[in-house]
Amino acid sequence: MFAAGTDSWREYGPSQLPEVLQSALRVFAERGYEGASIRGLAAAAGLSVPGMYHHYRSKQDILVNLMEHALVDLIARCREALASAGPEPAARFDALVECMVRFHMFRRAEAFVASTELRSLEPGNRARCVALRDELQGMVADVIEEGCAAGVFSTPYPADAARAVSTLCVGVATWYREDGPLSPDQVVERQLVLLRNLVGRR
Amino acid sequence: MFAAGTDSWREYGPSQLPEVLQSALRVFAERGYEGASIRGLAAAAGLSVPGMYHHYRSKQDILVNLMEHALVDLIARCREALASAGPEPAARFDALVECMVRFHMFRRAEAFVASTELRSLEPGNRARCVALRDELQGMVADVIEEGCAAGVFSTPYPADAARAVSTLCVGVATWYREDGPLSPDQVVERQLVLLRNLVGRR
Amino acid sequence: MFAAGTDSWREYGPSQLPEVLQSALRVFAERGYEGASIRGLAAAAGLSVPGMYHHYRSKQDILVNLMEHALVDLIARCREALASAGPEPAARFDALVECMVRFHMFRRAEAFVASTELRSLEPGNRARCVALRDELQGMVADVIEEGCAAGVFSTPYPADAARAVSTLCVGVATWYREDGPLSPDQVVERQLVLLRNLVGRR
Amino acid sequence: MFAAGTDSWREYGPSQLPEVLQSALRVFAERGYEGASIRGLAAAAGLSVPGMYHHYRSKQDILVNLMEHALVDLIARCREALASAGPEPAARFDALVECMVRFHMFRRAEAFVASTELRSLEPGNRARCVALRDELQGMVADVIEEGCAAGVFSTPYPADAARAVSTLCVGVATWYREDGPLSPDQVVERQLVLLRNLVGRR
DNA sequence: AATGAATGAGCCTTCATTCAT
DNA sequence: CATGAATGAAGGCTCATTCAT
Repeated sequence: MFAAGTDSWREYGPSQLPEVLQSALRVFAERGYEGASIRGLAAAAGLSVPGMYHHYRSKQDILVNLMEHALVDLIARCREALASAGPEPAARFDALVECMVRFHMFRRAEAFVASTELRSLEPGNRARCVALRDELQGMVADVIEEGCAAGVFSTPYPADAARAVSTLCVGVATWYREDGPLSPDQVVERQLVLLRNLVGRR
Repeated sequence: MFAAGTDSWREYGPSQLPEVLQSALRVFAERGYEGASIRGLAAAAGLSVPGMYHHYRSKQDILVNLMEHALVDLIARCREALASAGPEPAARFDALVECMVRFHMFRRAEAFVASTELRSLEPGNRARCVALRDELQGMVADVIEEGCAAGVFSTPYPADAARAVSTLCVGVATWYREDGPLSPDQVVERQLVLLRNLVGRR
Repeated sequence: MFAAGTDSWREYGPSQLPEVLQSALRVFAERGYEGASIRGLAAAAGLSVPGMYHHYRSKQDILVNLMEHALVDLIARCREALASAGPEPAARFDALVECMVRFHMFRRAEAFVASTELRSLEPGNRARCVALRDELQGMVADVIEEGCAAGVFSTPYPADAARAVSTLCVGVATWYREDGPLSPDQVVERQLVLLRNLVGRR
Repeated sequence: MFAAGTDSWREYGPSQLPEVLQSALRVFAERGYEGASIRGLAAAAGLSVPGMYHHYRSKQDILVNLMEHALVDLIARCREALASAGPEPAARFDALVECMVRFHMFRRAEAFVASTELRSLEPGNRARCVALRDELQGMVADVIEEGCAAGVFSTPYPADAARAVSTLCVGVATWYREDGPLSPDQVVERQLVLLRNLVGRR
């Protein structure tokens, strides 16, 4: 049912993020960037305020690090997922969806903040992160178009379908709870079923 | 193609919001609740700061008014849409989706703020708004379940499908632009196609 | 001995400065601009910190107001002094010196801060204040050149003499004390004697 | 025209200051003591922050070293200048003025900071530096009084003249530029002319 | 002497809010 | 409703300084 091949994109050990960023992530996820204060971030990190500035030049800098880390990690995993999926559009689609869904469950806070706080980035930083996000959306769009071209997907609106697929994968971060009723594998399965339908998989 | 019957739920004149709320809406949509200051809201409204407090007891109060107005309006429209759609689950689904999509295009800022700033509400206010939102999601879930029961929708995961439908309708507020390439009717049409597929409409 | 004519340039009632600026003046004179904190300025003014910001947009703004007030007042008095002195270069020189010396005694703190904190001004503000200062120096230079041209001053270096005259008048603010051994009139008299010599008055 | 005798007080090789103090000097001259940060001083010195504390116990310590070095050097030079000038008051005056003017040109930053930042010294340090400064002013005052006693200076206000002479010598540091229109010798010459006049040299 | 990590205190400024007029 | 004055609390950030390595 899942894509075959190398599986490192499916593995989620403990976060690689520096501890300061991990705690910042929790705070940003809970209160939003504007709602978080450096004092709060420092307290969450067990640091003093200047201690935070020793590690990061500004509050914005913390957010940027967080967001780029998340996006870069997700993109890398998606690439691996596609690579391991082989050439069949259906398998590629499944791998991509599975990869994104897993990421949005296992890196929930990263993913949530990355999708929520784009607006809080200063123009230059935003541009860089938007470019990364667009890269991701491009991967989804490409896979769907391949599928349509190959006749395995039948949706008449591949571009809109691609946006919907992205939206729903990202949305997982909004509602998924580790202690919820569904196992991660079940969530993946259900999203796959819904999204295959959405693109009109035959 | 669209649901028949009384059509007031399809009509969007200029916003009924008091002007103060309209300008507040713009500010909240642009900078977020935390990122907006009373001074900024007052300036946007062409009022003095105490003038704002003459109308609303607090910044929170402004947000609450905005959000309740949006949710109440949306719920009312959805009810009308369902009422005008008659008993057929397929027609009811289409009406509900169309109604939500239209709302998220024509009341974009309201809808965006309402979905974005739930977290900025104080507990009591949040509870009330969450209840309203749940009511909406309940309408979607009900319609989908009716459809499944009647055999017109085939998705094995009606609850997940309902969440997906909500998510995608809400998502329209994120990307729709008045001056974009698609007319509102086209957007409705496309969302309908995608979402009918998603629920496995036969 | 003193220049004749209208004498308003010689009169120094209590400072016309708003009280907030008066207290800021004391603090700046004592600790310098960088050494003064908004908290200190507010305390000296009997205000809260935001109270200061109600009156002035920034710490810099306070300094600018102070400096421009001082320079404008001094220039106006110097003009009056020259006007009341008539056409004789010697009388004009005496009037100008007397005026500047008096100002640097009776508006000691203003004058001191104005000459000391030019460097603390942001570029735009500095430019404006430097222009005012240059205007003053121009008046001194003009009077000395007139005197040289008329043969009443004999210094071979009128430009350097003008700078020296300015420097010494400004310097009065550095050492003069209200409770010192010399009366203001005595100070004026002595500076006149020294400076007439300096320019080689015949 | 210049005083005769041993000339080491006229010679200015590269500064003898330790490099750390030289760079600190530049920073203090540019931004003032309060406006300078240890980080800035360290950066200017090419040192790390703890590296600064290896050399000096505090920011204040740096300033004290700088100021004492400057004052001690200047006093020593003035003594030499007087010694080399012989017994004639006129020659002694000229030597002293020349010495001070040269110092304020060739050790511009030292002299500027020493005269500007007295106020930034803690009480004990200030007392020591003020004593040094007073020693200098005493030398000027003595020379002028000698001259008056000997009948070569005619000013009726020798004490005020002494202050003026000091002020104008110190002032040189304010306006002199290495790349200005006047050579150091020309500056000395002009100051001598002005100051001889000021004291009423016959 | 450098590097890296840390901090209490304090910086300038803005916040939401109030009240008298 | 506006204006003007005010404020406690908090905002992001930097300060001089220290210590372990």
